Amino acid sequence: MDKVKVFLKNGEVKEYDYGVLIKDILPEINKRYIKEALAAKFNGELVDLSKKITEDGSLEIITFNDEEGKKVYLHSAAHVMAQAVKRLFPGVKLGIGPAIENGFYYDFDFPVDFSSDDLAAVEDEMAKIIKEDYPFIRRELSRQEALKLFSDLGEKYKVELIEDLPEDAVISVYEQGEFIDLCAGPHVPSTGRIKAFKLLSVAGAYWRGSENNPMLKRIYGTAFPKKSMLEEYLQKLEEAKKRDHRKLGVQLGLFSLHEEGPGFPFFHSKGMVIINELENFWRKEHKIRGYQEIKTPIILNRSLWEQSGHWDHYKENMYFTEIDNSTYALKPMNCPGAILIYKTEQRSYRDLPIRFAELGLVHRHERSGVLHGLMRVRAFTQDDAHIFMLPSQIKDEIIGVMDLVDYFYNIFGFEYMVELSTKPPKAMGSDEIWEQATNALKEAMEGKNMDYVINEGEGAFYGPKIDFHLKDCLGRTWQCGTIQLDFMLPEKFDINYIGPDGEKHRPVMLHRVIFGSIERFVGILIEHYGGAFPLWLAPVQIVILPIADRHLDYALDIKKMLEREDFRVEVDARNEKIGYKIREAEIQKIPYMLIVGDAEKEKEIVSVRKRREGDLGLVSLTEFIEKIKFERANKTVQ
RNA sequence: GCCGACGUAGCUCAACAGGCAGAGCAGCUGACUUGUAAUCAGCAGGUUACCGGUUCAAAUCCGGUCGUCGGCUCCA
Repeated sequence: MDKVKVFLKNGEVKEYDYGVLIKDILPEINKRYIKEALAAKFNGELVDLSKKITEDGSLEIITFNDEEGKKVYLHSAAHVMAQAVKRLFPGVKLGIGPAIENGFYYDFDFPVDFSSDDLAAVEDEMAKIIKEDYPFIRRELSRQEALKLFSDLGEKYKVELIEDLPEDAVISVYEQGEFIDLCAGPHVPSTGRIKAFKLLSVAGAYWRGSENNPMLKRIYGTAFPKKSMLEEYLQKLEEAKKRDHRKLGVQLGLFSLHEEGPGFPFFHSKGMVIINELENFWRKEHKIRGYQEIKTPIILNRSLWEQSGHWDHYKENMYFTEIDNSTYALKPMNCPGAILIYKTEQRSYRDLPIRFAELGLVHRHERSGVLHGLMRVRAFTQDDAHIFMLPSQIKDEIIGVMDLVDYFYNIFGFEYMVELSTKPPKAMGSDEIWEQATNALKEAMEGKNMDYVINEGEGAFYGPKIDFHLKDCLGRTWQCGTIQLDFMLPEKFDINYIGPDGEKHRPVMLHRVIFGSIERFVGILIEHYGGAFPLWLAPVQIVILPIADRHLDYALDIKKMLEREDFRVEVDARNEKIGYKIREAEIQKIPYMLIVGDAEKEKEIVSVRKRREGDLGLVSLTEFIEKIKFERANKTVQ
């Protein structure tokens, strides 16, 4: 009989009979794989453990510890859920059911109403299926067979999927007990391998992500090979929710949201401290980098929006008002205003690049279901800038902005993801001009060796863009910074500069934000720091806690001295025990507490307590001030 | 906008299956003069989101509106 050579990951080469099953050689590789192996990678291709080896090749065993193994596991759990749902709801039609980060979902078209109350029943049925321990059996079918199978089953969405598969695609189905599903695989060996799982939520989701398609019901869940891992994950979710900016924002008195203004946040004085610090920093850094600050009106005439293209492309997101019988709009973007300023003077090529920066308040009518605390609102301040430049300056200007984003985000200790979005279906301008702009962005990123993903067709209607995304407490990402090239608006507004040849030329325009929206950025910051802001941003930087009434004068003296150094200081003069005051200050996440009693007053020193760290001991006030001035100036993040 | 859930005091949450809406924290008043995460006592606080319906009786059941939460779509 023929033999096959198998190259293992540890460098060993083994020989087996032709057609040996991967699962049968697991014990020889490592005994722990008998229990832990979920799938395998043969010659780089993910396969089932039940696969026969019919050629020489490299073999790698996949477990839950591998990212791919985790996906196989979660996806298998999704199949178990689908089987349970089909048992409980005859006539349900299957959509798709992939693994996602930390879980899985499956989309269903239910013949009856389905609500989150029904999840428990599905979970119970899943438990049965797991106990029944059906093997996952793979079968490969021809296109005709597959089409017949799924149309006989009434699975119209699966039929649609098969029809859209490329000509040469291998079509496979997986069976477990009475359940059969179109699936590329691989899967874990049997349903019994799913040990700990939980269904988390049910949500609507359009079939294939399009509003024009029917809405299916999506059930989200997660699964782990150990109960303790599931519990740990759920615990972590709970912990993360405590960092939610909507919760912390109220607790710390930073902002509030009211029914009277959905999507229009109210900032309290402590929230304004953070905003003002961010803006002060922003102004300083932009001045250094050659930006000129401008301010343009919030309400502008309809004719401007017609000229800019917003009237045609953005109207459903805009608010309108009437002044003296003519229509005006609340600006959804700052660009047309900046262009009007550009046009107030004859510009020379020697003036370019011109960098107009504007903290501009924009209003956008967002659909009611998308509002989300400070992250998604209907009025927000963009830390905008519009750069007018020569075509030859494009690359350097893009790099300049990318450096600025990197400089800013590093100060806050953010890790960020970069995405490039290309021409959308509803766009202004020719394909050529889009390609030119898109390539400019690509070149700049590649020049900086930046990792990025491409979002086809996700660009703004006037140009392609680079987006910078940051994560919130639950790992959801939000677009913050963005760089958008624009060849359209200069055209529409017929802006120009005089070149060395004495002729008029068209400048290129670039829109960009660093924070993105100040509101969103504050939301991200709250979650990133869990409310414990670094000293330079903390609304109250120091609280002085006198032990008893007789120490109040001394506390007020210290307050004055710190205020002279421009620190934000409060004295907790309440008639309470020191432990109580400390607790309050800790909950308010105030960076420094100064405790003053008889000893401190007598020697003119302070007892320093640091947020979350505790007692730092006694120091002189001058020493303390030096230390915190340094910390503030360096924007130290703990 | 769509799917699902939710909305009770400033906050966190109770109130079996329709039968007088309750607690802790916060607030106010008083006592205590306090040493590194909650001192004690008292007082006050509500048109149960809003509108309508069913009922002898609605926080509770039904319908609608608004808002919020988790998603989808859309986006900074």
